[in-house]
Amino acid sequence: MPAAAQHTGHNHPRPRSPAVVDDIVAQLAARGCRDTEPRRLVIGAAAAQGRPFTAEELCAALPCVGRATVYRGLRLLVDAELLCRVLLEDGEMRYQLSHGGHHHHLLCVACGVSADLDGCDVEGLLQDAARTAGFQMSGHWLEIYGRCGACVAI
Amino acid sequence: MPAAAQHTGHNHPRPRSPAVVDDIVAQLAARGCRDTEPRRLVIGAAAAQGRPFTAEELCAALPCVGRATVYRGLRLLVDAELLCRVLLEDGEMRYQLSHGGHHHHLLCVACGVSADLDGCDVEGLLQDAARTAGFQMSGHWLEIYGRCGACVAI
DNA sequence: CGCCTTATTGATACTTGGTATTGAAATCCT
DNA sequence: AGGATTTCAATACCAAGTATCAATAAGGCG
Repeated sequence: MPAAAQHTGHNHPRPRSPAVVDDIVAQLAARGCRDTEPRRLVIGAAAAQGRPFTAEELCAALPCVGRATVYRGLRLLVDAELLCRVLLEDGEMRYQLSHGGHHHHLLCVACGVSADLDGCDVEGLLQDAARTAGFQMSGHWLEIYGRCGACVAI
Repeated sequence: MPAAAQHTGHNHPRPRSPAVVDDIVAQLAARGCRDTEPRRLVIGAAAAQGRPFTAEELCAALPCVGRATVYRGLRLLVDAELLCRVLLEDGEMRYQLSHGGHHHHLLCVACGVSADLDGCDVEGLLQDAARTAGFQMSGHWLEIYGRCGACVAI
């Protein structure tokens, strides 16, 4: 069986990739983007990453897809807010599939995994602090670094 | 009067650049770094920027200093924690001279100026939110975007 | 004060990450 | 099925940053 056997039919065997890919392809279609094989491969590979990844990593994981196609696919996903950028502590920028909506990342410095943090009202606090400084806040960027539960246990 | 008249004597005329440069050079000297003319030029140019800048902008502002020297100088300052990285909303990374110590930036999306925000206890809030998610926080990165007082007034 | 060790410089070549171009192929609509 | 249009892939290209290395300059020490 070839490595990239992405059967599009039933969704029994693997609840992961295929369903997610179909979903994202559908959302892109709603934006007028076509459903193509290379694009599905890019999305599938992005979904298969267990942690934030770089564009080059995806290129390496998809030797059968052109570099430019990978980059275009990622940009498309970022524009559609289905892929979010993740800033590592050393300034490196990576990507991570997202369910959309504003949220922050809990980035494990040990294993590299990213978890989403929602239900945190930093907004309000920052809003107040900024206003006190005579600043009208319109947005922010926040990443949190540390050790995830699994890595703390070790 | 030539543009780069950096008299090192009295500190009456311009309280800005020269004193700052001397101070930084002294701090670098404490780390075993030599006091050289190109390095002073890099520091002076960095201090003269009114807003976060890129390495290339400094290179352009210092045609008499080699590219590599500018990059080396910036890295030195970052290592000494005298220069901090500033992340713009679109993901671009810039630099900004810093007084050291942990702080966050209020970045004006209109004029590009950066102000420091201190006296804000996001730390505690984030610490709690992270702990609730079973995460042991060790650090964070936060940038705040909006309009500075001057730009709001306009 | 001048020599000697060593850090530093700058020109250039190189690496890396990402974008523009362009002919060819695939997709969707009817 | 036909045909306009998107999308693809290969390549060339560009920008940002780093490595190399001979020449130079700082600063310590006799």
